[in-house]
Amino acid sequence: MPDWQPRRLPRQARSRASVDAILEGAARILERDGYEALTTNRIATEAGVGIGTLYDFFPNREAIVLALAARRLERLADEVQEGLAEAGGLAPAEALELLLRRITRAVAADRALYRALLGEARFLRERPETRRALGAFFELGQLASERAGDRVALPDPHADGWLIGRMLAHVVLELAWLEKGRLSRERLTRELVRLTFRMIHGRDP
Amino acid sequence: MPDWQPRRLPRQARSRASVDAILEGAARILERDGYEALTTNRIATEAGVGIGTLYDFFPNREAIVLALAARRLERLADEVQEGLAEAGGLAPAEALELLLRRITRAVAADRALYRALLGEARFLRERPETRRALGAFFELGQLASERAGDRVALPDPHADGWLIGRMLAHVVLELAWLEKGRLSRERLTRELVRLTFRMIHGRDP
Amino acid sequence: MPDWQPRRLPRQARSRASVDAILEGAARILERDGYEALTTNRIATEAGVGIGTLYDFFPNREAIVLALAARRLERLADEVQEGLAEAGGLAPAEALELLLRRITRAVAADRALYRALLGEARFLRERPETRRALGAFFELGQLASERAGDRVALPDPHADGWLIGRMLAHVVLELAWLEKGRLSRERLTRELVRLTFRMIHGRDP
Amino acid sequence: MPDWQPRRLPRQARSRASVDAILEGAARILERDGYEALTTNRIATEAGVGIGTLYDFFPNREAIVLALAARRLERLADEVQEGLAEAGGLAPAEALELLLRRITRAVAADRALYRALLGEARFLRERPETRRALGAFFELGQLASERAGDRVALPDPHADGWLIGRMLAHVVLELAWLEKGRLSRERLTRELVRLTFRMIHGRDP
DNA sequence: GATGAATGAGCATTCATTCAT
DNA sequence: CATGAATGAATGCTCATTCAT
Repeated sequence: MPDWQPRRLPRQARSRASVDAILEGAARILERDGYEALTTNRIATEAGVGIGTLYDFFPNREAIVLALAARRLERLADEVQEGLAEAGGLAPAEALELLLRRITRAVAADRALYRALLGEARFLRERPETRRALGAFFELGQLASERAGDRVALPDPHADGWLIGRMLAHVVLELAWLEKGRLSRERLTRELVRLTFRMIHGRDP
Repeated sequence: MPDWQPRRLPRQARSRASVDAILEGAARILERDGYEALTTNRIATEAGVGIGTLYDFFPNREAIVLALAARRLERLADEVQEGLAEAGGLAPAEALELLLRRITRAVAADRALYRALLGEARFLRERPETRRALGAFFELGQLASERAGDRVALPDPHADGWLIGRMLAHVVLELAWLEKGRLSRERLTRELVRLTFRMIHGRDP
Repeated sequence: MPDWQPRRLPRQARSRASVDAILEGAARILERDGYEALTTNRIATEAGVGIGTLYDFFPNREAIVLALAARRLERLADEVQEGLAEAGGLAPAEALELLLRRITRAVAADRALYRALLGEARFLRERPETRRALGAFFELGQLASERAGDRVALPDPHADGWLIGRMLAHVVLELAWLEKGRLSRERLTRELVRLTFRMIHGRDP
Repeated sequence: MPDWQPRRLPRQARSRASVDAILEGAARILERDGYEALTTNRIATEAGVGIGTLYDFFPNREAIVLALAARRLERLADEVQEGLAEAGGLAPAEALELLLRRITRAVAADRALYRALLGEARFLRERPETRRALGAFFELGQLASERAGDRVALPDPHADGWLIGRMLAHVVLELAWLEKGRLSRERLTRELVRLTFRMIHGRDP
């Protein structure tokens, strides 16, 4: 199994700066030109470090993508956590709306990056870290359902949770990717909340 | 902008055979070894034609992938059409189930291909042809909704149709990709029908 | 196990010319600058072919060295064969001298090449083809011994044959490598014959 | 011409310890993984010193190999010296056997090292130090010959000494490298003594 | 219509060496 | 005296594409 761990842990300030420069350089390339353009030499140039330095910290190209994805997904997870805390006392529908809005906004801020990262780097989608991060959506569905304390329980919570989670994950990414068009993100998010509520409760809020 | 149109229209039987061989060879490679393995030389070898012949019909590698995707998506569209005809007299829920089953089955038959095609070939997802084909799901949602002749109309049919379509498209692909696991395709499809019905009608069937 | 077989067999005249150019280019570099300088790109340049062409015929750098060595060792083996035939009716000492002279001359003609090939390309020495070719010297010793039809048989023919073969192989390479100096190749070859005869027969010719 | 002298003479105890660590680290790597694995960074790591320290004492990689070889060959020379002293009163054949055994044993103790050092580091074989050390074998032959005080003098002592020395040097290395096989080192050494005696005296002991 | 030998820009990666600390 | 982060020239190799036959 190839080694995808970072090679050297950046302890000193100088090192941390290099790692940062590399990851942010990679992010810029992904955002600007997509996954195909992400070559190691270009990352080094963009980051303003020598190609050797890059290999001091990462054992191969994949490791860089992985580390970048980890960073961004962590940021996303934080956003969700904050949202959950904030949604504490709200009614189900409002809580759901709050969360979806937060997530959509967070993804939209890095839209080009997510598109490249999740849309093209196939190996990423197969890494446990990524699956876990996307799995947050799954729990999201379940959580909302539980919170609801609803009579009309979902008949098959496991299967339904999986389906709702997957659908939300994908559609939120699509929402974030959406170019400005006839359908405003605003409007779609509002309707998505309604549809999700319908899936969970079998009725309108 | 690069030329992505087929180069020469295959009029004669011999030509058509070559084009066929190329596309089906490409499909076999995708299914067996994924998008990364799809090199032009390998396609030519697999198809049993010279690499030069390949470039007689297609201006570049992308054009081949595009043509293959078009073929398969067309086949999928046919499946949907047939399904719609067949679903003519059925009750809304049953009609929906019939359609989703048909589509899932069709995608599953070519799962490795769809995975490679839609999961990895970025440029494909941005081609109008592909978007249109995936848009079928959008119409699917709308259609079902209209057919239902339901009182509880969707409040924002355009936005709701878009959302439902996207969610169905993605989740059906995921369903088709699903390895055998705890959640059977059977069970998930059943629940997906319920969730979709809930989204459209705001109630259980 | 890596593939060290030629990739494509050169059938057409053009191909054969390319393979020839590559091998002779590699030989020139080895002779001029040694094994370290033998990079794939330099071989291609020296041979006047594109780097891609080189990889059309050989799967990797080692395969080129191997093929070159095979060519040269084959030539050497031919020389030995001819020598053996020619030595048919001669007395043992004269036969031995004839052979050693032939071999020394043949190796000397490609001295720089042999030096690089056998002295530096470690993996070569471990290939069965090479071991077999060098083993010719082993048989040479044994053969001479048998031909002698001598009373004073070697007490441990197997061990003695091995030792004599190894010693001859190495010292003939050294002879061929020898710069012009106080000890002429002529004179050393003459004495080598005497020493070898002594080893085999325990007496002077 | 590049500088192959040590950079700084280690005068203080601390320095000497570093130089020692570097050379013995290099030896361990050669024994364990061969010449290709001997990179400067690995040597530093294995020696437990910083890469900078390594370059404080040696101007380049070659210098390290050279210094290591010098150390080991010196050790070998000592072994020969001791042997010569010890062989003082013995009969020629026994003296020769004693020496060859000593040398073979000494080389065998560091076989992996000698294999890497002499078999792969081309530049080493061209250094005067190395040639001189290997030349010991040359003197060995001459010495034995002189000691023998034999009637049947070698007709061309200079040439014969050179040849015998070269042959012994190479075959002893081969003997030391020999994997356990059908031909035991024991047996081969015994026969080598006989063959050498034959070369020198033209008769069996 | 068809072929396949040939091309070379470009890729991921290594490693001897320097130099600011 | 010692360090190790940083460097970048150089390597082996791939693959989309061309063009003479």
